[in-house]
Amino acid sequence: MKVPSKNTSGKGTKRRMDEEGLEMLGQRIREVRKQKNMSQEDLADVSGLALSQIGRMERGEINATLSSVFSISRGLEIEVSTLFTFKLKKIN
Amino acid sequence: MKVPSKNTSGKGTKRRMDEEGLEMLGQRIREVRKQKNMSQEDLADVSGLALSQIGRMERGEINATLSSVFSISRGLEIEVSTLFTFKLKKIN
DNA sequence: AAAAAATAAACCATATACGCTCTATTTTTT
DNA sequence: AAAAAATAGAGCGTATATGGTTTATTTTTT
Repeated sequence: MKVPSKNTSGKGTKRRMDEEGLEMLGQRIREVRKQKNMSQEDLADVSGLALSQIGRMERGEINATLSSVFSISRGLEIEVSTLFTFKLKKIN
Repeated sequence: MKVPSKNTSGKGTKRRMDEEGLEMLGQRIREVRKQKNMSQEDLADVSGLALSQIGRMERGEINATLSSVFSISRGLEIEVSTLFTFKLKKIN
């Protein structure tokens, strides 16, 4: 088991973003979307997500939730794993 | 393009959780973790996530962010796609 | 069966995801 | 080169993810 060790600097802090992964996923989404000749708006429609959200995800600027990824997977009619066909480096 | 069509019922509403996907991912994480003979606390340590978070994810009760998944992937030393080796049904 | 370890269950506070809307840029089509 | 379509960018409000902590319950070990 573990020794808790108190946390001085406030509660519920620190939430890091995995920039590498977010960026790679964004590229991957864009890639598949274009292969299917869809616009961001098309993807927004079929996935049920907001257009703004699609853009932010493709640009890798937000730490999206799993449900958003599942929605895109369903919208693009591909398996989820297909969106994660990239390797994360050791960094982080 | 699209015709906007106003939104009466307040702003920034509706955020659906994909229970099916979240649950399957949770099972998958638990499965791999056990294969490696790790406790939730071990995983929390190597991934840098809070123990409470590991539990919530395995139980599929929260809509976690991508970064959390990447952290787990790194912690378990497996590729991200390995965590998504399941198929989503048509529902949703 | 007792003790120890692991997992679950509640909280709270803070940061941020997401939907919406409008405007600016960039890219594509005619 | 205009016009049209697509993408980017910014801002706001509400919902919720996450870390931290404490307590309860379940599972495993001795």
